Amino acid sequence: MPELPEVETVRRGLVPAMEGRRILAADIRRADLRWPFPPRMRDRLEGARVKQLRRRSKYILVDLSSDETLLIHLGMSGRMTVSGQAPGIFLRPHSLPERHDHVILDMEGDAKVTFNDPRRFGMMDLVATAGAESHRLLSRLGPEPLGNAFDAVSLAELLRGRRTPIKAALLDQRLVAGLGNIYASEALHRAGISPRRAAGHISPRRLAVLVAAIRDVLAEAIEAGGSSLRDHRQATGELGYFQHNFRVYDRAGAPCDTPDCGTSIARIVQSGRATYYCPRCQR
DNA sequence: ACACGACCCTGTTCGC
DNA sequence: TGCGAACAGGGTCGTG
Repeated sequence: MPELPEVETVRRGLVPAMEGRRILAADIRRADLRWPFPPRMRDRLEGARVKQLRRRSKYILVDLSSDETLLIHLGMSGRMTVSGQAPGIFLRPHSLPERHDHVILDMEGDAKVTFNDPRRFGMMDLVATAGAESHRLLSRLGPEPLGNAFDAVSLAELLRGRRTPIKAALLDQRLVAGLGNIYASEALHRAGISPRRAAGHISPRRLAVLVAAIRDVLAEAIEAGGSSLRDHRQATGELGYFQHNFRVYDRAGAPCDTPDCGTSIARIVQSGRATYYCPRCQR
């Protein structure tokens, strides 16, 4: 499900219920998701106070007073939602655990945080906060696309000589961290670049446009609470609404919205994943 | 180093 | 209507 905007939306929604509060109880309802949970996860969570919620790429990092960090990835179908009470927001009331509720955190202040993930491609791990960035899943990630380290010059350096299509390159988390299948297609349409173009054959000028397009589309999507297709919910349970602003994703056969274009949006498959683009606007 | 396919798992949608 | 195939926003790993 969740690309950077959805994960950031979830992180923001969890802040009122979690930051500054202790985890009173951790109900670990199975032994693994994609990978086994870390040893004694329940004991290591219970009693710890949440200091801060951070995000890196599509990962949520929960820094604890125990100097450990709970690392969370939502995979394709993961949700984290809050029930009960938290200051300033309306939440659904507590209910009995439902199918695929794998981890439930009882927070100080009568909020519960539930991790639900039908496909179980998500993950959770506990690591020392001091070394969290060097976790094997984080250490090779490229720059944050909304941060200062992401720019056209360094992107050009990474793409130089690459013959893979630019769409596939944008999904490579070592080049830029946090884009997924939706926003890769959307950013390329905004930049007027064909998803089929060889990554190493894009001019510096056009790469600058692409960098700006990536930043814009991600920022707008965060503002809209992410995109809700099937699984995504904000932590409050609300839907995101950026899917109404898609220009190409899942719009095969519909007319391109670019003024005076109207060309039928195409769907192709690259590296086994659907890509949507306008054959006229994107070259 | 790079590029591609298989795989992990369940739920929903599509085509016959 | 029923049923199997295809597909879905994630990432890792092994192969060539």
